[in-house]
Amino acid sequence: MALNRSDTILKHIVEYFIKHAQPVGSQTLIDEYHLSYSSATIRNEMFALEKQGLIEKTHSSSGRVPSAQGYRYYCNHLRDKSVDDELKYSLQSILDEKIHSIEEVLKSSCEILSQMTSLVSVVMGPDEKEERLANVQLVQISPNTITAVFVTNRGYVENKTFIIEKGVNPSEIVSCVTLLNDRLKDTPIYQLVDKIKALKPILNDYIVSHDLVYQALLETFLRFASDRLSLYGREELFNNPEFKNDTDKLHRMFRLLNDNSLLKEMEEDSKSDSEEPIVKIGEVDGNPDVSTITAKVRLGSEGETSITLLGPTRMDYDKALSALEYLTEELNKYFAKLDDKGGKNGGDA
Amino acid sequence: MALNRSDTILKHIVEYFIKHAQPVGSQTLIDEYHLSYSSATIRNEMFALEKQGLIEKTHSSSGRVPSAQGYRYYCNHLRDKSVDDELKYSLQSILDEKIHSIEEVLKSSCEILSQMTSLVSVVMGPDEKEERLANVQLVQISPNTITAVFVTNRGYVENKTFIIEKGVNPSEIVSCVTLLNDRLKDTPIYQLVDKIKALKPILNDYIVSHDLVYQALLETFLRFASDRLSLYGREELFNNPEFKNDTDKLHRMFRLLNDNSLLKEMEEDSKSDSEEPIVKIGEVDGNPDVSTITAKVRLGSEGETSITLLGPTRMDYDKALSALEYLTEELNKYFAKLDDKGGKNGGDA
DNA sequence: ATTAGCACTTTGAATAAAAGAGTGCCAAAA
DNA sequence: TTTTGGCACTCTTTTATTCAAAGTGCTAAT
Repeated sequence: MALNRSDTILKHIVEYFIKHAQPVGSQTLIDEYHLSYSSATIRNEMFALEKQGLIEKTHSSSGRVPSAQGYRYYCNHLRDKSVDDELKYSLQSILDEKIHSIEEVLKSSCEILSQMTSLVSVVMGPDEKEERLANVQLVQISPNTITAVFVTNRGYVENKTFIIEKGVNPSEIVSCVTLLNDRLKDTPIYQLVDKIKALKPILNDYIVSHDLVYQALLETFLRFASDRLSLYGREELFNNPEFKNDTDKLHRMFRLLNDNSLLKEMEEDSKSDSEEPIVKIGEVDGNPDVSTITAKVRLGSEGETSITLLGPTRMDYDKALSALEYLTEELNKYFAKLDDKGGKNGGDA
Repeated sequence: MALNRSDTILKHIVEYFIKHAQPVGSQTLIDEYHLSYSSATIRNEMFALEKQGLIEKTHSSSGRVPSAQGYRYYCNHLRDKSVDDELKYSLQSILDEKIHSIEEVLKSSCEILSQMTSLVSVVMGPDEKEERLANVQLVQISPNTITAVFVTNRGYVENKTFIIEKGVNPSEIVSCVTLLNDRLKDTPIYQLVDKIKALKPILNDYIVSHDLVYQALLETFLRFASDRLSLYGREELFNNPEFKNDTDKLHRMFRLLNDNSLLKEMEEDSKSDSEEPIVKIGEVDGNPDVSTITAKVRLGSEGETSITLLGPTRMDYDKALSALEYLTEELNKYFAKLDDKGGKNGGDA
């Protein structure tokens, strides 16, 4: 796809800035990319690009910097879509290992992704409607301590250890486990809180410390429903040049990652039904310094989730987008194939 | 305890530097602490302190900075041992909640500790000899997926999801779980790898996908034995002034936290039988910029573990030491009391 | 034993000057 | 009409220089 001159120049500006985090001037562009136009011509084009709002100056005689709009145009029309071979190999070596759970595959994938892009990877917790409780266990680990273990149909394990005042009869525990599995198995996690509340009065027929058990279960189920996203590669952010002499900026970025409003926004994106990745540039939670790329992953019969790459506005969109597209596509294939192998008797969910 | 003049001055130097991260001169000392000696007197004392190796100059006419040795002297003889009330309240409110596991109590404690000191908290994984497997479960979460869940006597839960090629008969799983619990229950975690290896030939009498099950168990047990320390409050490091204009330094610090040789060294400390905290100043893994304070915590009948505070050499040793001492003492009492309540039939471990 | 006083050192902040990198515009060349 | 060389202008960055602060160590007086 041969680009016209204007697009070529814009592409170079964006790529130079992404690489060096430094405003770009006409002469630099020629030197760096061996362009055959004169610097005056480039300046004229730049002038036009600025009029279109695609690039900006940092001061009256500075070089140009891509605007948010410029980045968007770059992502949609100019980027190379080149997938790094390293990613292919790394990912393949994960997927070849057959014994990993969904969680583990996603985790390893994100670690690669982060390492390659110097961005943070975020995996959304699965949609509450898709995930169900598969099993409850109560394990007595000492005379007065019980650990409750909850496994979902997706292999996610949550646990809660609690202390009971009196010694407990092992048979009580067994019958209590039976009760809980009977009543709670296959319950979508968002309904768990209500179900356990309803179960409260019955519980005391089964176990002496019913109140403590109830409280522990309730607390865990509350935690279940929130709190379900995982961040990987936080420290990769250190490798981005905008933070080299600005620890405060980096600190703000780290704090953002603990910030709920940001995460809520990402959750929105993850629920979109777009097949393409959703790219948000300088508009994440009203923060002009942050961009995100969110893509869906289909987990075969286990519903779907999403992976988000998050980093400074000056991120390598081509690399990040290409990597994420490639990765999600491969994961989609992988999980679909798993299902086929699994047996045709269909999921229990 | 009335200090002599020399000690008073040293104390002020250390405290000033800890607070401002700035070399201290004789006049500053007078201004800041309203000392009644003349600046010349202080200079003479400083000269002596420098001869003793307790303080240093950064250049020929600069103020003084504590040396590693100076910090050590400060910790041993000069610090106030003042415990912040806030810590007392925060800790109490955690310990009043009765339904927390050991892991959770340690976690919350460390979060407070880190927040108060701007240091990273590290909880050592429990001594391998003390921790035993309490229960194994295999939960079939889909026709071709099984999640194995392992609970230790300390309430630590490890899990592993793996994919089996063929549909599995539920009764196979049940008998397999029985086998595993029979053979592995109460096994110290460091012996698990050997035990499962020994079990390998028997396994195939119990379950069709014996090879996959074996591999999943083996992998998990290997992970069990390493990997058992938890870091809290990493991001508190941002609040230390030495990193304000030096992102690289901070990055190095973060990298250190992922570094095995450092962690090995901390593990050494955690195994010391000193009742006092172990303070390492500018000698952690050969790094002059890092200090650690390690203290033991007795977990009642569950053996013991240790908490380490880690941060820049210029840390607030008084605050950190006092907080850690107070905290470990309270935790010791708390866990001892738990045991008493627990029932006198003794632990199963 | 202390301290006032002083000469000396080093850093850091402020200022000024020079160098660089860049722009926009105009008139000439293609 | 499009492209380009040339040039005046702008703003930032670098370098140099100066100057004030903060500090020390030493000596002589208290």
